[in-house]
Amino acid sequence: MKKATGRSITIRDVARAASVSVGTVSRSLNAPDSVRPATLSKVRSAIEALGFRPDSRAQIMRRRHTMTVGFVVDDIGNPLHAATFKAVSAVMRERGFSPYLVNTSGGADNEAAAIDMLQHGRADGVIMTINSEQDPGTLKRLAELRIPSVLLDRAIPLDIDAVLTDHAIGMRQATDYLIGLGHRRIALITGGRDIRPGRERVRGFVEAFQKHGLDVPADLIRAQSLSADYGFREASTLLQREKPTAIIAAGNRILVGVLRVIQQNRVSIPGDVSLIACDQTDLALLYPGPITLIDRDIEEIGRTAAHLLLERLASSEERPAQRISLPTRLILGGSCAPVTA
Amino acid sequence: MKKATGRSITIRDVARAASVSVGTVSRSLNAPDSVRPATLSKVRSAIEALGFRPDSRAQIMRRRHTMTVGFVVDDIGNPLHAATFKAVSAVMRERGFSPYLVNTSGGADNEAAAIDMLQHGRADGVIMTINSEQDPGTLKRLAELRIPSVLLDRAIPLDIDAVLTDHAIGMRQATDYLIGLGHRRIALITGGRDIRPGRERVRGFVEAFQKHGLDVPADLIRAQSLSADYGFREASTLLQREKPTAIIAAGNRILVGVLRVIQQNRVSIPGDVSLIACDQTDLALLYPGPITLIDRDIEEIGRTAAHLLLERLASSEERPAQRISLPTRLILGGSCAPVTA
DNA sequence: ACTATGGTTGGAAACGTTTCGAAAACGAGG
DNA sequence: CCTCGTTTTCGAAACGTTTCCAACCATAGT
Repeated sequence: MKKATGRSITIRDVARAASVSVGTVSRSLNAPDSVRPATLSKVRSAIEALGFRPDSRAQIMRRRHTMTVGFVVDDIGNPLHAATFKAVSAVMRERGFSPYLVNTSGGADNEAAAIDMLQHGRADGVIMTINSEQDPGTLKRLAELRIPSVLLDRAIPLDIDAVLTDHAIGMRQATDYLIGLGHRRIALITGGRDIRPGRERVRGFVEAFQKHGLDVPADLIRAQSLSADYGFREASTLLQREKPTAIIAAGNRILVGVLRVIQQNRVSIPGDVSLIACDQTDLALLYPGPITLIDRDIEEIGRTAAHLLLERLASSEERPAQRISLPTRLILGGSCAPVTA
Repeated sequence: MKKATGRSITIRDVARAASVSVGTVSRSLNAPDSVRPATLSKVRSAIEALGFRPDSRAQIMRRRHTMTVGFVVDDIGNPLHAATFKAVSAVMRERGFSPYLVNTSGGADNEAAAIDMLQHGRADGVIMTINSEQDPGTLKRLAELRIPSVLLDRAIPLDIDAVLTDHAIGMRQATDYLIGLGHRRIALITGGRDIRPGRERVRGFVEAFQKHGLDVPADLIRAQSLSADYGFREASTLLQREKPTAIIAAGNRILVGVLRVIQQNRVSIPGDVSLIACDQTDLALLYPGPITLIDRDIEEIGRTAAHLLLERLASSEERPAQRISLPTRLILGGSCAPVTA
C-alpha cells in the first residue's frame, strides 16, 4: 500500500531492471510470442517486481486509437437512453471496446462541447442522440466529425449512419386502433416537429385520419417537447377544456406528466379517457394496469447501432451512410375502451 | 466538407505556415497574453486557414491530466444512479471537467475492468458505486488506485472518501411509523447484507422493533438482492404464505418487482397491505397514488461527492479520507393504513 | 568451415504536444 | 549610441509508448 510516489514507473525502468531494451519490454507486453520464453519471464518478473503498469496516455498517443466509444444523450434520466446504452455497451465490450456515456442535459452548446471533446482522440467512435437537429453550429460540427458515428432516431442531411424507428407507421397503427374503437377526438402529445420523432409521429397521426376520410383534430395535436412538464401542462388543459376521448402520450417522459394529471384529477382510465403510451417503461407496464403502447425493441436498436459503428471502425474504407429503420408494434394493454356515446 | 485526410494537421504545420516556432503556436493557444498581438493574429489565421485542432491525445500525454472524471455504476437503468450522475455532471462541468459514465452491469470482473481502464490516464478522478464490496480483488485494486476517488453509499476498510446515506436511521423511522400504526408483521425486502445499504437497512429495521420491546419478525426479512426480480419473487411468496400486514420495499428496483406482484394479484394498497418504498422514482410518486417513502436528496448526494472529488483534485496534499453521511426523511403518501384487526 | 536462414534483440526515431533555458528583440534612460 | 531590463520568441528536450531497421545469434544445409 505504497503512497502515490511522484514519478511513476516507465517501460525504461523495467528494461533496465530486466537488462533488456525498451523495445523488448514493449513486445513482451503486446506480442509475447515474439520474445523468447527466457527473456519473457525475465521481463515479466521485472514488471511484477516494480509494479509497472503501462501508461495508457502514452499508448493512446502512440497507437492512434483509444478502444473506447462514446455514447452521447441529452438526458440519461430517460430510461430508454439507459436501456440503449446498456445494449450498446454489451456489444461493444464483447468486441474489446470500452463504452462510456456523456450526458449533455440538452442544449446545443453542451452537445457541441460533447462532440468536441470526443472529437480528437477521446473516443474512436460515437453513438449519439442529438437534439439540435437543426442547429447550424451543431450540424457543421457533425459534418466535420472525423470519427465514425451513428445517429439514433435522428435524420440530418449529412452522410452519417443512423438507426431510426418507424414512428409514423407505429403512430398510424395506434391511431387507427383508436379510430376503430370509435374515437374521433383523439389528442396527441409529443415532441417538437423540428426533431424527427415528433415530426414522424404527427405525420402518422394525420395519415391515419386521412386514410379514414376523417377530419384531423388539429386542435388536439400538441407537439412541442418531450418533457414530463410539457406532458403535464398539455394534458391538464386538454382534459379541462378540449375533453378528448383518447390521449396518445407519445414519449416516455410525457407519459409521466400525463399520468400525474390523471392521478391528481382522479381521471379513470379507460373509463373517462383512453390512453396510449410509447415504449415499455416501468410506469407504462405497471401503472394501474398495463397501458396499451407503441413498443419498439430497444435492445435491437442499441445492438444495431453498435454493429453499424463496429463496421465503420473495422474497415476504414469509405462507404455511403446507412440508415436502418426498425419497426414498432402495438401492444394492447387495458387502457383503451370503445367510445360509448 | 473535406474527406478525412490521412495525416492530420499538427502544431508544426501551423508554425511553418505562420513562420513562427512551435513554442509560439503552443503559447498562442494556451497563454494568448504572453504573445504579441501581431504574432497572435498571424498564428490565429494560420490555424483558421489550416483548420488545425490540437490533438488531445498528445495534450493528455504531455500535461499529465485529462480534465475528465469517471462515474462508475453497476446499472444505469437505475434512475437513482442516473440522477446522481446528472448532479455530479452539473458540478463537474461547471468546474471545467468532463464527466463520463461507465456501466459495469455488476460483476466483480467488470468492475475491476472499469477501474483498471480509468486507472491510468483515462480520468483524473472517479466516483463510484462498487458492488463487490467484499471482493478481495476489487478491494486490492481500490487500494492501489492512484487517482482520487469517492465511493457512493459503500463503506470499505480503506482510506477512501465516501458519501453515505443514513439508511439505518431512515429504516428505523419507517418501521417505527408502521409499528405506530399497529403493524407487527412487517416484511422487509432489500439488498444483501454484504453491501452497505442492505446491511444498514436491516439494522435499522431490527432496532425499531427492539426499541419497542417487540419480537423482530426475522422470518419476514428478505435481504439478498436489489433487483426487480428479487422483489417480485420475495413479494410473491410473502403475500402468498406469510401474509404480512405491511411491506417495506427498500430499493427502487425491488419496488418494481413488488408492484408487479401487487398488480397481478390485485392486492389493494393500503387495504390489503401497507407499503413503504425508498426514493422518489416516477413509479413511487405515481403508482396508484403516491407511495409513502423513505426519501433522500439525490442531488445533494451527487453534489457532495463531486465537491469531495474536486477538493482532492485541487490540492494534491494527502489528507485522511472523509465520510459524509446524509439523512433520509419519511414522506407520507397514501400507501399505509392502521391495522384494523 | 562457411553461408543462408529465421527468429530475437537492441537502439533510435516517431507520435504531437508542452515547457524550459537561452537568445533575440524592443523600448527607455543615460 | 550604448546599456540595461523586460517582453517575446526560438529551438530543443521531454512525456512514455510503439515500431522500424539493422544487428545479432544459433542452427542447418552445403
